[in-house]
Amino acid sequence: MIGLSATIHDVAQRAGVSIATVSYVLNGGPRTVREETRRRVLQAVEELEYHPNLTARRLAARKTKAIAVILGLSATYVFSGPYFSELLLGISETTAINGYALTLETYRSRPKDRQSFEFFHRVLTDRSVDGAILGLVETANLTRLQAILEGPTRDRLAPFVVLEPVADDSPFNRVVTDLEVSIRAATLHLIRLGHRRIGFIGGDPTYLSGSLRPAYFRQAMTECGLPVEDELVVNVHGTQAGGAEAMQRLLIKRPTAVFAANDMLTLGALSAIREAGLRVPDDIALVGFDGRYAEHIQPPLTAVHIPAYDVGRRAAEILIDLVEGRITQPWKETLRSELILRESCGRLLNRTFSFVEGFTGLHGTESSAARLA
Amino acid sequence: MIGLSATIHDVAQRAGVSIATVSYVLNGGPRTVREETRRRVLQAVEELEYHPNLTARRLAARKTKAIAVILGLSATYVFSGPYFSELLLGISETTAINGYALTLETYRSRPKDRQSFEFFHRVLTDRSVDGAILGLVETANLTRLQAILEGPTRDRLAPFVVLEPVADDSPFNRVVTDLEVSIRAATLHLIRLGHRRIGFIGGDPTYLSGSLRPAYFRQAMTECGLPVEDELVVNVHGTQAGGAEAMQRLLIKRPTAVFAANDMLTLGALSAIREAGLRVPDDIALVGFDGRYAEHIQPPLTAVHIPAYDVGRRAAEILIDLVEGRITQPWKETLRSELILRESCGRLLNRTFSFVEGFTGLHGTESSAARLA
DNA sequence: TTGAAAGCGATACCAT
DNA sequence: ATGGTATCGCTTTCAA
Repeated sequence: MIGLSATIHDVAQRAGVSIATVSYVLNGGPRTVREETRRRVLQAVEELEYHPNLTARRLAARKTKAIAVILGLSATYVFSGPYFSELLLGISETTAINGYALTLETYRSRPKDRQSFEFFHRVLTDRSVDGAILGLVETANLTRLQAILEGPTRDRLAPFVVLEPVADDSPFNRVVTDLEVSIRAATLHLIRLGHRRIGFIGGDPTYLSGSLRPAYFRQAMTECGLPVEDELVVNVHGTQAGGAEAMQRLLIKRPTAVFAANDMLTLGALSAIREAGLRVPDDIALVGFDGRYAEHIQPPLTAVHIPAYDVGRRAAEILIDLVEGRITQPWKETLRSELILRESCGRLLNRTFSFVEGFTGLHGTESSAARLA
Repeated sequence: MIGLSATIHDVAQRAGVSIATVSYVLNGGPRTVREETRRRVLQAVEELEYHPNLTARRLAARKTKAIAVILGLSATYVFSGPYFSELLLGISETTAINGYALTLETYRSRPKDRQSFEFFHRVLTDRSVDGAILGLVETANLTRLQAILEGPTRDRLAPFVVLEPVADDSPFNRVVTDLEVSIRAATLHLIRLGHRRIGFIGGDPTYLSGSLRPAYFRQAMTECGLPVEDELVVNVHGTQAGGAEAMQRLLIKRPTAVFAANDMLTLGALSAIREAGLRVPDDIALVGFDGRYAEHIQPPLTAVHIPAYDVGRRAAEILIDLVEGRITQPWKETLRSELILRESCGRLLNRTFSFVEGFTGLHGTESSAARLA
């Protein structure tokens, strides 16, 4: 229980002014206050150890100066890898710089819980924040959100930025990375090293990224005139356990290389390979997604690096710009990812391979790879 | 900008009742409402797509159903390791289960920012949350907080739980782990393996844990009758960079083993050893603190494991109990840590070594170690 | 069983 | 330059 503390009335009384004056002094405007009065008010504030009630302030001001991060998967999943920590870091530094509070809403998909759509929807409508960043939104929920955005009650929803790879012509504000490019590059890298039977471990396809990443992979293979064996493309729960399970299945078919579509899947795949008594890259090549550990594990992993910090930072910046009316919806942004070559594909390279303009396919890869060799 | 949405008045009008009735229906009490009336209200809610304004509700109810996590070091540091992700996971699942919102406050120590004490103090006084969990509090700030807790304005501060190893007779609510025990065990483990010149890398001594961990180490050495060379005990910024720097310094003195006092320090120490062209454990033994990666890196690390998830969970549970008046301050809790034996000390063990009652020092270690061999 | 109205603690408009 | 007061959207007491 919090005890009684001074209110704006107490301060006003002690300083012998009205509460309006106190408010103006404390907010530095919009009205200007005589210096002498100002000092009396500030002294009263000091003596009473007055701290404005943020809730009252939010109600009166009709804005909260807070944003929410809403993650649609259970927190257990969300925090299991370094990706979301970095994302959160980018978001939290940005909100701090701009004077916004940050609330964290994670959805637990236990039986007794609300439907996940209600979960998103509540945060977007209860006015506890000025806007939100939505991550890990199932495609079905994106569809429902889109329907609202295209309907008449659109602006009863707080503005929000999604971190899912929604279409360019959708009504969402969006921040993503160019995984189409880097997944293609990684695939071409494997092909160039001589691999033809390549396995792909994708995440949960109820999410857009779960369905798009394998598609990007297939596309790259097809582009090079290589067939894709359906049994070599698997989708599992995007966790370490999922990655291990998927790899066990793949090992039966014995591809010469495997590509895992996120950081935790990669770790899981690696441990399954080890448990099967195989070695990377001698027995099987592995390309993954990169967490901060990629260079510490054995062997150092060739992996796609997602600039999670920047994704978070930009999402927050865009959201705040939206909230404060500096930009208008829908706003789309795509950041660059990169493939970092280490040792898990049988090469001893450790260089960064950036996707600059002009890199468009096998041809580009060949020259880049040549440059690295 | 959020558009106009229905308020409780709109609902009341449409249902032909007073706002009080609407409120009681929505909150399921404390007053009971006739079933027929209830249904009319719920229908109006449905038709108007009414969502209560959380800010107004908080102001009127004089409680926010929200708690804050306040971390006293810059977010960059905080999220650089897996420790705080897990901590946050434990906290967020607990708040979700109990219907509390979670806000995340991270202090950025840039020149223009508030003093860090003001930062803590503001959150504890602005009534935006019902309580807070404080981590990474500098000892100087703990002292100032303690002064308030022991003074007359104590209950103008929201209740809070600290994650620092404050004394048992201090007025704080506290959740920590028994690092005195596990640091001792790790030290004894090294001694038992024959090491005598052991280095210790501690973190920033402006934090209690930065000063206590080296002290626990020294104590364990002394207990075994071993001298501690002062140059072998160093304190650095508790990051990966700090760990590397410390290890470089230590390598000049060439201890046969090194103990690093947190997860990031451990990684940094490891990379410095590598860069010096040395190998673990052949050239130098390493004991560290354990992140989720400890088993994936090479060699798998013998390390102290802190149950970060449980620390977070218990801190949140205790805080909520405090807020809801089920327990009274000060409340202290100490969770168990454990030493996990892997390969970085020159053994091929990979067993868990729990600190159960009866384990009290070298004698216990000897029998346990014997059991493991 | 329900309504009217008094807060909650601020912001900001309308006066003077 | 300042005071008075309506208002924000709820919860809850007091009456009926």
